Amino acid sequence: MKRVRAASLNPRKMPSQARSAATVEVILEAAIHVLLANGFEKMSTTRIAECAGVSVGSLYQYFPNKRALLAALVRRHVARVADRAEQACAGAHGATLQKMCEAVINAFIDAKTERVDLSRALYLPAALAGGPEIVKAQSERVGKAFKAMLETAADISVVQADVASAVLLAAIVGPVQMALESGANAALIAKLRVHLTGLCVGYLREINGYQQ
Amino acid sequence: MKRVRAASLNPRKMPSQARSAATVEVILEAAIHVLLANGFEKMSTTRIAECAGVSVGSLYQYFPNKRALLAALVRRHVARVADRAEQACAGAHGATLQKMCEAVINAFIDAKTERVDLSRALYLPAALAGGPEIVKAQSERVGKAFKAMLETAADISVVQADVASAVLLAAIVGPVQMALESGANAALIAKLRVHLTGLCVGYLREINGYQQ
DNA sequence: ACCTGAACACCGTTCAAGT
DNA sequence: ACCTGAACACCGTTCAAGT
Repeated sequence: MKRVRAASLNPRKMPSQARSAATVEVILEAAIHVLLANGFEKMSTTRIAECAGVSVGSLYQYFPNKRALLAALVRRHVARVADRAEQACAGAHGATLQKMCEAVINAFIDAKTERVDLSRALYLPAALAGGPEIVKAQSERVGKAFKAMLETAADISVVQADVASAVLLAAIVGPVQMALESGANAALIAKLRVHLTGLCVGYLREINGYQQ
Repeated sequence: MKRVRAASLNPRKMPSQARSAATVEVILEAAIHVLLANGFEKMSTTRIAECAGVSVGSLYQYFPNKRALLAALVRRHVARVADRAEQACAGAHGATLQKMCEAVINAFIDAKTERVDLSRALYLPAALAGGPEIVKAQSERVGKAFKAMLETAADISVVQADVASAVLLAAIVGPVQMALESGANAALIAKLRVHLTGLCVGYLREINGYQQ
């Protein structure tokens, strides 16, 4: 069970803040390891601490409770996905609506499928650790980037861009999660890219009265 | 904590199957009561049994484990919502695409908002008790009804109706859940109805190349 | 000053003992 | 035949005792 980092190579002394950050990192990695290896039911704080090579007491020095630990795990993952989506938005300024939607959808699906096992395994931790709030926080960030992108669209001027991006982001998560749960094979993912792009494009055109 | 049914009015004798069904019902109602009153964290099997007026041992005669109990709770709720959506599909045969989407979206939102507190409270139990599978099972049922409805549309002939309905159903859940979490005030719900209808109509037109 | 891990309260589940 | 609830293993969390 132990999966302690080789300690001998670490600097003998370290600023305590950096040491803390390193320990937090070790604990989070251990948590992921336990989650993937033993499943959520067996993911106890004791086991995580053991796997990280620290005592339970120490673990509770870095995280006030288990929920906080799970939340940190989920936040990291969601933030990574949100980063990619944000970059995609930034990169598609000035493009057509179709290209914009393709870019964002593809970035999102790519980020999610890059670590399918983790994306799937984090489903329960996310639910337990207030996932909706975490997702909401990151969604707002992506929502802004999405809105800013839409406003530069070459072939459409989107009204209600903020509501629209919030609805779209919430709508996209479900189908992607569904695909991940049911195996995430290449054919399914390819079809999903097309359909979710269609969902975005169609919706945005619809609420704008389909201006040419 | 006890919330035992008044037993004196019940028939002295009852066919054992019916008695079982009644006990299951009492336990499920108790579970809902505990969930709403004490929250998910405090929703222990002991407390549920106590509230239902049976022993823990008895509870485990009716449900093999806690997950199964939660699953039964979630299944009942999801089935109720699915019923409404199915009826809406049946009632909108032959209508325009716009009317169809309106009918289904409204039925879904109505069913969910009718018991906002329960819909919100069941979020965690659903996650823990294999919600995705339960939802998937019911979605397939609604998906068929949705597909059958679409094929009678007056103003469009939808291609890939089965994929489309699966994507749409998965897409709708997210935004609705989001609205429920953030208070579900009337103005927000009204806006949601319009936008989700737009999402359905726009998507279905888009993947059909917007045939007039 | 910081870490440790036995101890505590409580959980899900079982099963010997009752009726 | 069926119900009961003490007992068991394990969980999240704490804090007196160590270094």
